[in-house]
Amino acid sequence: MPRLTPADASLILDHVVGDASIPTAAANVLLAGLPFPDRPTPRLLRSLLLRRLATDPVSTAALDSLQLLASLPDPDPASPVSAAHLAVAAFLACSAPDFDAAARALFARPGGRARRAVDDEEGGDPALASSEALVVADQFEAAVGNAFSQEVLKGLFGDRAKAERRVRDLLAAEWAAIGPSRLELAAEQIVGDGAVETWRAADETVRAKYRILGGKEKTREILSKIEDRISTPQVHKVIHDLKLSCADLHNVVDDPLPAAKAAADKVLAARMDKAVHINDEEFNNQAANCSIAGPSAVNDQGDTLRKGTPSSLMDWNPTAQSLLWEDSLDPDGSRSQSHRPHLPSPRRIPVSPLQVAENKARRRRARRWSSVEEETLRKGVEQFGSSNWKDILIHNPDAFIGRTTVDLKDKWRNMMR
DNA sequence: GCTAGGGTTATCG
DNA sequence: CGATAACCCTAGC
Repeated sequence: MPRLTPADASLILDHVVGDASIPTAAANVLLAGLPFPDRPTPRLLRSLLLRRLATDPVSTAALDSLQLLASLPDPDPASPVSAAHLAVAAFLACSAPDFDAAARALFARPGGRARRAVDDEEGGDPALASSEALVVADQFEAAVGNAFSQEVLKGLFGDRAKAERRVRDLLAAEWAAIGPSRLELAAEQIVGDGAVETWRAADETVRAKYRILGGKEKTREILSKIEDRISTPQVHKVIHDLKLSCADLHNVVDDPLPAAKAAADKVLAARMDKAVHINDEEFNNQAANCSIAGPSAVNDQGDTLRKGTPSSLMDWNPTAQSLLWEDSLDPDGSRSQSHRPHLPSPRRIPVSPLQVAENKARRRRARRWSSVEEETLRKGVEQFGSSNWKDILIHNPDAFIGRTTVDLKDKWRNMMR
């Protein structure tokens, strides 16, 4: 099996990892097994960050995840990412052993980490910046060295459960807004509302692929919609005009078809009479010349030759002629116009050559057995024995396509020779 | 209905 | 043209 390309792996990861109902443990197995795409989709990155946040919601790493989340394209304006980011940063400052150091590192100007993210003047991220965030950053900056302010802030932001709740709210909102995967979008184009336009723009090769993806019912439904859309008033007018011009043509020209058909029937009837007559003659000649009928007819001919009778079959019966009703070709590939001699055969005696051609099924074209078929047959015989061709066949429907139990038996016989 | 075995036909060297 | 493989026919269970 060919190895999965990074592009295909990207589609799978985008679809599966971005599905909130897939447990993170399962998503991690996929991530470990598939090549990670060079350019992951925003949906994949978003879902990875959300999964990381779910396992570790209020830490420095969570702050990283939130900042990355805010930097992804197409942010949800209603997303609580800003509030969550602030809640985590504030909790980290409040829970640190050294409030002053932590508050400075996070909120002091210039360069405090959370300050840089929420303050426009520090080049803040629009998705994280807000007037509320700026007020809180200022409060933390002012609280450095101020025990009273620190106690107030700890009361407001020092609760881990509260900070985690903020992050969880964010997770729920982001998962809800994560949108369809690339595969879902593609499926929507092929079998969803946009299907008619997609199918109409596709050539037959591409449509063949769509048929497999969409299934029989859906394909029929879409194609019928395409037909409907083609039936515009202009199309109806063209059809109407064509019918009118046909009627005009019939008025001035006699339709030659009925006369041609009658002539053909007449010729056919005459040929049938002649063929039956010839068969009767053949039968009578045989009855007179051959004492034995059956598969030994060829040998009978040999006997007649030895007895000094005419050396050619046409000599043997100078009045005999054969008609070729089947699509037989001469060895040089051209359709024979001559009357070919043929041996008297008991099968031909009582019936019309036409009936023979119609009733006898055409022999199947010989198809070589593949090594896979041979191997499957070997294993089948090993498993079921060499008298259970039906079992071997029905247990290997994929290997023995177009083979019958008799074919299996014959092939085994050949293999054992 | 299934299998075994003989017969027929096509293909290949 | 003979050998062989693939396929066909049919008796017997």
